[in-house]
Amino acid sequence: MVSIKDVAQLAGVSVSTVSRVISGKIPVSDETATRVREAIRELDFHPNLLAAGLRSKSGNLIGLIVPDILNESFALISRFTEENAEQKGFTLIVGNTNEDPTREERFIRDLIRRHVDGIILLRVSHESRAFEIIERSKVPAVVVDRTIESEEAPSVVMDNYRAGEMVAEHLISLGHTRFACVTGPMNIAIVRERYMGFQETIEKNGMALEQECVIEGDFKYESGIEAIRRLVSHRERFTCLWAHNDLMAVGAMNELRRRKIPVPEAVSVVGIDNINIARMVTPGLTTIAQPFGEMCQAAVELILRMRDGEELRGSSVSFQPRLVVRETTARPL
Amino acid sequence: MVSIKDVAQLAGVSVSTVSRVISGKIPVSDETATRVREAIRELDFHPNLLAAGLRSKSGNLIGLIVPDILNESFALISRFTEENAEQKGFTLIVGNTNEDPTREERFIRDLIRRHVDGIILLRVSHESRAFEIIERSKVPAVVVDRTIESEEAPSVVMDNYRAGEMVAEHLISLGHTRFACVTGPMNIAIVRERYMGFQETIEKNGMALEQECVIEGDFKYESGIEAIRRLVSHRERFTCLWAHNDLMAVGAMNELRRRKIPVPEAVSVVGIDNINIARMVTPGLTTIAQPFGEMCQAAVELILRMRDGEELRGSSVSFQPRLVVRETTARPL
DNA sequence: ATGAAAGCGCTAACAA
DNA sequence: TTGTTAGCGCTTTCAT
Repeated sequence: MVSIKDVAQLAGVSVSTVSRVISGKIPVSDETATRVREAIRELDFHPNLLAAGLRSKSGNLIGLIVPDILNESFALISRFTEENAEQKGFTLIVGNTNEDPTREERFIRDLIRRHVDGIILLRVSHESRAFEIIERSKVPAVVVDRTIESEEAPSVVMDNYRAGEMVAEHLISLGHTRFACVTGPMNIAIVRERYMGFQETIEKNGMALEQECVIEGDFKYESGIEAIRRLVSHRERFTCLWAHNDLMAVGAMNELRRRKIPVPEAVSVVGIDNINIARMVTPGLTTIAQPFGEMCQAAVELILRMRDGEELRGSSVSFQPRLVVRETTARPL
Repeated sequence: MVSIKDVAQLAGVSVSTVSRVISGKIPVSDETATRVREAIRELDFHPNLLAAGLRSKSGNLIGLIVPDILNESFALISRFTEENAEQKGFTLIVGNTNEDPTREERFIRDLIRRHVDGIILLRVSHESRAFEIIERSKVPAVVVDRTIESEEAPSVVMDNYRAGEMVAEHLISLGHTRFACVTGPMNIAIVRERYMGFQETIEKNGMALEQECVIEGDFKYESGIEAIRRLVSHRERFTCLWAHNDLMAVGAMNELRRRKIPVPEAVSVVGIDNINIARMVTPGLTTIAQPFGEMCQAAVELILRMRDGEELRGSSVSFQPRLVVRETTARPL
């Protein structure tokens, strides 16, 4: 392995000069800089990141903790985050916890042991011990897709209340009067916000979201199926349904079809996420798209600002949802 | 940050003794070992991985290079690989290239600069410069999901010829005689093998796979749609179709439905991959499942064996496909 | 079985 | 602007 010493020797300078040329932050005469760069090129030198990180206390690393990489939304977020991190010169390590707190802790500890420059946490639960560990290490942390309810870290979210509003407005504008909803787990703040936006908009328009028509799901495909089973077997009357993600929406659609209840003729269905499946099912699913690209960019920028000493805890960046109308929503019969 | 020095001091031993206790590979008296472990626990000490890696030349790291993390199969592979790596005490870094050779090179280089212990490459193209770089660095490398055609690295694959055979056998056993196929890009070896297994089995049974009924796709959803458009507009006659992945199979199903051609009554459809969408579409997609869990385990084990000095280039580990019968295959009318 | 000491490859403080 | 030097926190000889 060629080291900075070899470069210094070939260029006829000291190792610190080479280091200065590489970092670009300390003035070096044009002439020597050129000679050094020449030597770097010639030897195909790439600085050892372990040595650099050990000394500078920066691993050139950003960590992303996700609950489930098989979830397409999280895969998308990890892709966007990586692209933003790389653009700023950082490598991204993605830790897939599978919702296991032990794994979560292990990942965070591993990152700290590699001198990570910042950690982005995706939708961590409020029971998570993550912040205790992070706090002690003084590593900057940002939470994405979880509404801030504490002073632990700055957060980046979509305006989930507004998403609920938009769905309700869309359905109301089509003439619907009987609403149903499959929510995510109600102990998650963003779920409650989605629900509130939906419900309050319906009420603001002089109608009601009947409690019997609200089913708590778990974001999984099967829970969309189960929701329809319960709604239908209880003979609830509804002409439209909002599921708190696309997976449950597709589950609901399939169960409706199985029961010969046509979508959207008898029941309109709306999801949220705009994953690929949404355009692959027939009819195409009307849904809410989250601006993940901007959210990930914001998250990386927050990390970097914190690293530079800014105190950002308690702050929160919010982005607007976007309604994607496809074929599962129509006027009620 | 607490360091090995603090532990040594508290336990009343030298740093080398602490290091020995941690590694567990060098004999230490039970008594001192206990004292050291006590101190480690008390101080909540976690060794700095940059320092350890710099000295020992092992970053405790395995790298995985994937073409597209949004592809559910690759997300699954990254999850399995991570689980196997962690079980062996390694952290996994996933590099998502988006099929961009520049990004691929950047990731590999970054891994090497972190003293990576091995690199697993997923379905790299034969034009890739990856191996040149890896070769020079002497880092163990394994290729997954690409048939070996060179002596660059050992490979782990599913038996793709057998997959083609299994699909053909299934369709033939149902009584089909007119076959169609949407392949992946023919410059990929595994695609040609799938095709050969399919075609030769059909011929072995006294029938033919007409060239007009074979469409080259690109593994994307849209290319399944396009394949049906071409087959139907050319008035090809076929009662069943095999797509070289589930995404194209679903695209084909949707286009068939749009044209009022019932699946499986008029046309049976088979995919390959067994991604989640396969069970979410209606009717459920019959497909081939790849044993990703075992494949990832094999890949990690190969990496570790190479690291321990075994020469494995040219070798190849192969796994058997599994047919998952759902509702898109039936007897022809 | 244990300790002392060198050194992995870099950065940063200090000197010139 | 440049060079010299210390040292980041570990592992690994080499002694004992």
